[in-house]
Amino acid sequence: MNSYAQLDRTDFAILEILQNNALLPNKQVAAEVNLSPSACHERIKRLKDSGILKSSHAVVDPKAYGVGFEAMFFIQLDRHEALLVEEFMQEVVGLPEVKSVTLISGVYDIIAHLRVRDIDHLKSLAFEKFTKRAYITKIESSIVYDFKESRVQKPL
Amino acid sequence: MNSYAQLDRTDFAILEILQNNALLPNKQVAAEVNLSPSACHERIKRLKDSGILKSSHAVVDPKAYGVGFEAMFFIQLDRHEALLVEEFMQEVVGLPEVKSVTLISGVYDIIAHLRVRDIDHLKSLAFEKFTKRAYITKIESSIVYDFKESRVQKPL
DNA sequence: GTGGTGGCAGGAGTATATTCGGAGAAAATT
DNA sequence: AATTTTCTCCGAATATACTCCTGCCACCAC
Repeated sequence: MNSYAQLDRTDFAILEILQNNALLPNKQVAAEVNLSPSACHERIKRLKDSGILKSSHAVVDPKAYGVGFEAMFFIQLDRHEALLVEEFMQEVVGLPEVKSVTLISGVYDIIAHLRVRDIDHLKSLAFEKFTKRAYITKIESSIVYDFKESRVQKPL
Repeated sequence: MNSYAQLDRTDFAILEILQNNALLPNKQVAAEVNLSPSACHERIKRLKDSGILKSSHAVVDPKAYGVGFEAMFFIQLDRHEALLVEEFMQEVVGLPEVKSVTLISGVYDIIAHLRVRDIDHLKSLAFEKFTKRAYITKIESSIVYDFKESRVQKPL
């Protein structure tokens, strides 16, 4: 619940380790931060209970799912009602091709990051799942040549 | 190494479970896909060895790191030499504020997804870490109002 | 049929995770 | 300064999971 308990150097070290490798045995985590396994376990449990450690996810090779390349849609809407936008985003992020949806300020309203098999797939996605919606006024597509992601949050 | 061994329904079920929760004990995964723990363990090992299951990462609450909001930079470069771009992306994704960098086709060349403390932080990031570079001709900033991400790859 | 292969279940042994109680240090209170 | 409270740690005991091995069955090729 409350994310604002003060974290010390050891907590941040644990968080960094688990962001890099969620499967590292507690015993080894403990060794890396110079704690006994039980003390380390208590800290991790506390971090989970307080909501700071939210979840852990395995990453798979998209190729195993037939993903050929990634793309982005830059979308403009004609209305900006909060409810409509929220519903649209939730719906879209549920599509198997959608990796993320971002609502932003500026010329474009929404950016969708996509994973598709091929060009035909991208085309049908654009026309059948997106353009169809009345409140979308414009979609621009871009091909993703490269995507680098940092999976660990470092202190700012 | 080779990601192209054919996966059956059970493999995909395992992958989906672990993408949703990398920490689920093997025993429970096995129960969910109707396998014995040993058989399930063998499959997971095979998926790891073949490179399909790449890694697992814990997700933390950015607030614990003092993140106030997210933003995006839309960046234009004056040159597009592969080496320069690659170096730039690697350098940038190493910054603690950068969540991802995307190289795309279209008007903008690169999109950087950022996490910052506040406006001053965003400003100094833009001017000191980005604009300084000679080969960057233009940066547009957008504020991220909402970001939804799917952490499980579903069959296309 | 026969031999070979691959995936599965089950069990034994080992390693790890989890829980609990108590010790010790630091901070707060009197 | 002494006492109380709080907090975090460690170590031992228990529970649980992992790992490896064996044998079984089904499928395929010959």
